[in-house]
Amino acid sequence: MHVTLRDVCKRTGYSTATVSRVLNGSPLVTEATKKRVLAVVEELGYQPSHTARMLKLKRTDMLAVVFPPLDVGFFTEVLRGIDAATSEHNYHMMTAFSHGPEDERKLINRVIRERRADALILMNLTLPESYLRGLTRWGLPVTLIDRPVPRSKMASVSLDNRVGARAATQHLIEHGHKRIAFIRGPDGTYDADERLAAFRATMKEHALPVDERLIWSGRFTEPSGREAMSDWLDSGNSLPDAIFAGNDAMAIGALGVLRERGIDVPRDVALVGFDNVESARYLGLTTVNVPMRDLGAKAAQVAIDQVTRRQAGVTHRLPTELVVRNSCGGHRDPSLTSVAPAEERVP
Amino acid sequence: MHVTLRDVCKRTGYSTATVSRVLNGSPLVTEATKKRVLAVVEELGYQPSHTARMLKLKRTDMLAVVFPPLDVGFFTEVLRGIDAATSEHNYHMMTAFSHGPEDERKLINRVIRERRADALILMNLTLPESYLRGLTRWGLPVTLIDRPVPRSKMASVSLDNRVGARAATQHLIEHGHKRIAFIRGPDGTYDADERLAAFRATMKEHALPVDERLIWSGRFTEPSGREAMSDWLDSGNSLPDAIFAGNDAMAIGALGVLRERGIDVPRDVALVGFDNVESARYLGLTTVNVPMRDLGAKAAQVAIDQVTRRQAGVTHRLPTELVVRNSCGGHRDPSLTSVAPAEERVP
DNA sequence: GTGAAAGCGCTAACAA
DNA sequence: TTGTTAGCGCTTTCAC
Repeated sequence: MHVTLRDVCKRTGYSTATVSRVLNGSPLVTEATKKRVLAVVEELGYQPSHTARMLKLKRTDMLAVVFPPLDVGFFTEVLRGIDAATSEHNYHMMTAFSHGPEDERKLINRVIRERRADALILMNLTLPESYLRGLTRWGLPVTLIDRPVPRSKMASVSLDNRVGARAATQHLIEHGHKRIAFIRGPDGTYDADERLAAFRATMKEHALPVDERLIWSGRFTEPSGREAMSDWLDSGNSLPDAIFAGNDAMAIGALGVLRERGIDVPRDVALVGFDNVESARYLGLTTVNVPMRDLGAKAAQVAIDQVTRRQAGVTHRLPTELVVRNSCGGHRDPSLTSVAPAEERVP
Repeated sequence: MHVTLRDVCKRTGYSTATVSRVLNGSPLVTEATKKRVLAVVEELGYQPSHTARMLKLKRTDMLAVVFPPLDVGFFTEVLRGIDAATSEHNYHMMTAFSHGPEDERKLINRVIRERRADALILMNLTLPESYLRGLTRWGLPVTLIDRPVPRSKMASVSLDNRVGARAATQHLIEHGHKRIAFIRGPDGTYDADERLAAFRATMKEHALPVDERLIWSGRFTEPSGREAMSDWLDSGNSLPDAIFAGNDAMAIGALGVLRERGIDVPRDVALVGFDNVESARYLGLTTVNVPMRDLGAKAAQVAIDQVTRRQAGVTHRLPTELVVRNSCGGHRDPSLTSVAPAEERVP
């Protein structure tokens, strides 16, 4: 079971009042008692129950935010997916954006220790697998979006990166490209690794060599795509036949550099991305579609199942598929050059 | 004060157990008692406290979602802003997307009646002002994003639409455009009304007539922008000198139609939007910047102030400003035609 | 300075 | 079928 105020009392010999005072920084306690209590709190790993405080204090320390159904974007899509599934089951979602890895752990810890939620959904984090594995021991069901953790209680909803990356690579090869560069995502990221691995495998299948100098590193961000591209060009290297960017953001970054230097896509070099973000459509970027909303919906579904049906460790893998536009040459469908219509998203 | 289970007991004469049973749909109660209890529940407007149930049931019915700092999009930006402010004050946010107006009320009601949050932030809703005014009587502080409600306790963080729309119109006029079309947002929407009003005013200032047939209606969505544009062209009307779309989504919709028909922007017609969404950058769309993240941060700040400092009805108006790209002709800065770099967003 | 005890609003085991 | 009662884990008077 988990540690309560009473446990701290028993261990210290103090009353709930005193312990509570220490915890709330009341000036009415001796420095000595304070020390003693805090030590035990630390020792026991005690964390006040947010729920109980809420009941007592008649506060929630929570803001509810209601949004209308409009707009897009990767996270918005995932959020919508989660939202759809949660509301269907009368659950609610509490959202937090981490501002970096340190922050990430702090956020997760708070949710877990204060028992603010029944389950935790984590997305595309930079946290090491060892840390993630440690999370399960708190008894809070964890669902990972974008990364399965083998042989653990954690559920996951990830992508079939291999199929998509394979299709993209093959597409490039079929268009006659042989010398293909790959902009990879951050080291150790599941998606980044998978995509690169599939790229290598597919090249091999077609008996094409992979020039290691053509494996450029990036961070899944647009600027990192720019950097990779301009670094290559600045070093006086010759353009490859094609570039496969690990995600659309980096593809867009590279595209920016190419355009600035008067290099035409797809005439001078072919380009494919991954994700199928909204802007990819406007830019006519051939890419691999990622079912963002489904990713969210499935994750929520799985998370709720973990809570209500106590089923753990379910692993889902969602399909990805190539979306051919016109950044790889070949059939230049004129309707693709223009801004294609989007589906309506309003009630 | 607010109604509790005990109040229902007193009024009906039943015990807490019985009332609780009725509320939880237990089969162990007579149809008659059930009727009686439910009637009083209705009469008193009783709603169980989510917090109390949480404490008792050791559940929260809530999912926490942690996101890494990546990606953009209007809502994501606003969310990030809210998130930044909430986490700074040790608050948390619970997010919900409404799936239309009916849903909107249901969501809001739940948050209020179940006291799941200390404050409510509402964004750009389609709800009538009368309903919004009614919300304040529950005692839950409400902060509106995008629409001030005069003479009410509601706080608001909205945009200076007038300044932005004025600048955009002026920009168009300065480029020699006289016959300017305006694609308006949904009827009765604050932003839509303000932008149109400023457009009219600015035209008047410059002694330019506004052709009412050139005020096209839209719904702030891309497809509605497409419709407006193609309806006009299909009717055999001549192209105006310029088009001012009430937001970027509609501008992008219109742009799609124009491109498909071989009409060049800005050569054949100028175009400006409003919002400065990400894709506007890629498309070289001149638009009006909206400080999305600030909108969220300010709203959260205000909401928290309402809770902690009990200050009500604060009204903030955030500035908007013209972002000149190349969809209006004039100085065609080559760096604008290409994909401009974005700021890095990763830790 | 510290403790005993009374709740916050609800659910559920146990009695009646 | 309904009522009594004991908590859930915490904060906070009010005594000592």
